[in-house]
Amino acid sequence: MSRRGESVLEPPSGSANIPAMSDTDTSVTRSMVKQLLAAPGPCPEVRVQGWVRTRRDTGAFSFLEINDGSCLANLQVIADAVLPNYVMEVAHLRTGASVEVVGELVASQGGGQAWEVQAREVMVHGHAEEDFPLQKKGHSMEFLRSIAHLRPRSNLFGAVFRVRSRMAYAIHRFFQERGFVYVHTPIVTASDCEGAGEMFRVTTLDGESLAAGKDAEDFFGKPAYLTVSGQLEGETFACALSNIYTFGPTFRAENSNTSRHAAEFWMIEPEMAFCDLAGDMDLAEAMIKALVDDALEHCAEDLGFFAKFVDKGLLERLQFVRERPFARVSYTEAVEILQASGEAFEYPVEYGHNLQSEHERYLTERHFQCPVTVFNYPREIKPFYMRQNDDGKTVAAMDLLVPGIGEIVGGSQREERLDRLRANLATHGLSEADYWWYVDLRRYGTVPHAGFGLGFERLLMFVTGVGNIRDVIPFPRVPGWAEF
RNA sequence: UCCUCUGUAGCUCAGCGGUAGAGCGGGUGGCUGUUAACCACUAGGUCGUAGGUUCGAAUCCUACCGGAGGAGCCA
Repeated sequence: MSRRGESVLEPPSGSANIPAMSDTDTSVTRSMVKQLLAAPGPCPEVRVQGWVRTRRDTGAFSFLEINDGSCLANLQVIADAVLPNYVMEVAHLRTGASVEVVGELVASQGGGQAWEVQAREVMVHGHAEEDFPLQKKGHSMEFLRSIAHLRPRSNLFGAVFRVRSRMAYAIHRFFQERGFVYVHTPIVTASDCEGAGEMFRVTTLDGESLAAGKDAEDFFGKPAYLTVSGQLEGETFACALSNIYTFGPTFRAENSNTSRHAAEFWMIEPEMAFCDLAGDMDLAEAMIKALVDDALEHCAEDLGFFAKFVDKGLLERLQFVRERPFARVSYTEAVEILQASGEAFEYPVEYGHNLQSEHERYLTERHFQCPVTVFNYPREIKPFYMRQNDDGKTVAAMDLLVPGIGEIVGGSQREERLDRLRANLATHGLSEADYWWYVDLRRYGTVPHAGFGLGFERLLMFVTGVGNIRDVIPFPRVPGWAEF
């Protein structure tokens, strides 16, 4: 009989302090399903805690499939009819119930799984009422969205959110290993003209005072908003710590109703001092490759599930991205390629206009058939902070396009020359007084610097093949929907 | 915000002018090892809402509400 800490199974770090919850048997610590399924050999006593995915009865006993979120696969438990609570409890377990099982880990007699647990005790923590909405099959993504509090218990969403967690970790690892400093830029900002989109106002004023424009009486003494980008604040830290990155929530009040937009999303924004556009593009491409590589290595089971049920070509595409070089073309070249393509685009391709979704997709999916970085855009279609090139026509901007998603990274070298920045502010109709601290960076030891923004959810869509941003964020916020 | 499609049982959908259907899920019973188990029986719906056309509307028309896809904007 094994005792606490003597299991042949290595307990997960930290689990030794989790108290056993059984009334009658406290001699063995909890194992996660993932550990048990990878067990090197049988084990006389294990403890599992999780949720019932399905129950099948065969006369003398029941099969219970238990999932605890540690991995995609379930653990099969054999619950014999001689168990004291079999008739009253075990035989009535439905999908969704929470249980704790103590028993013996043995080689499975059936096919389909290497190991199973012969239960000595099945403790029911909570039955699932008979209207538990998750079934063993056949749910639409739309329905699952309406039960966002339960959907993490489905195979697909368990996999999505394990990958989300891993990718967040991989992003921090990527930057930390390269000496980047993680900066927490503010979520509430008083600069009302960051220029990246419509903003949510944050206020303590009542409706009347708000309508009367009594901004001076507001909490911050002037209008405040939720951030649409940490870039400007990020630049101040890059101009001190050299290489920094942010990773936090971002808010846009745009009335966007698409599968690629959310009102609240997470963004990663690195910023590098003493760096030009080429270095910026190098970093963006290295990051995408590193993240894809990490997912392939550490999320293989979950990616396999996506490849089977969500996106048949997923693994092929990810391996391609990991192994092949990315294409890189100037905006001018991209326009020429599109004009020479002979494609009948809905919107005409014309120098000086933004590339439309259909143009971006043609470049990455048809022409190059790999991720493409497009750089040096006409200055007229880009924001004030981007650095003007010597040709007088373009700015040092870049967009990284990937198949299936389109733009996943947008970045630029920043205008570090004081006179040019002032001129840009004027051209864009922005007041220098509102950006006094941003302009100051150019007065006190200015340096060439560059950075980009990566939409975390768009990265997840790319890595998982999931087609809607609402399905890669735990509780999506979109126009008209803030449930949960 | 615009365009298109869509809203029938808990879920996925069929029915498209003549008294509401299936599969799954739920309940009951059966089955010595199942794998979205299987077999039998059974409960369950004022057909998104409000008007209109008609002898008669889930079905046709209008408006509104919800959902999806595409576009714009972007990450």
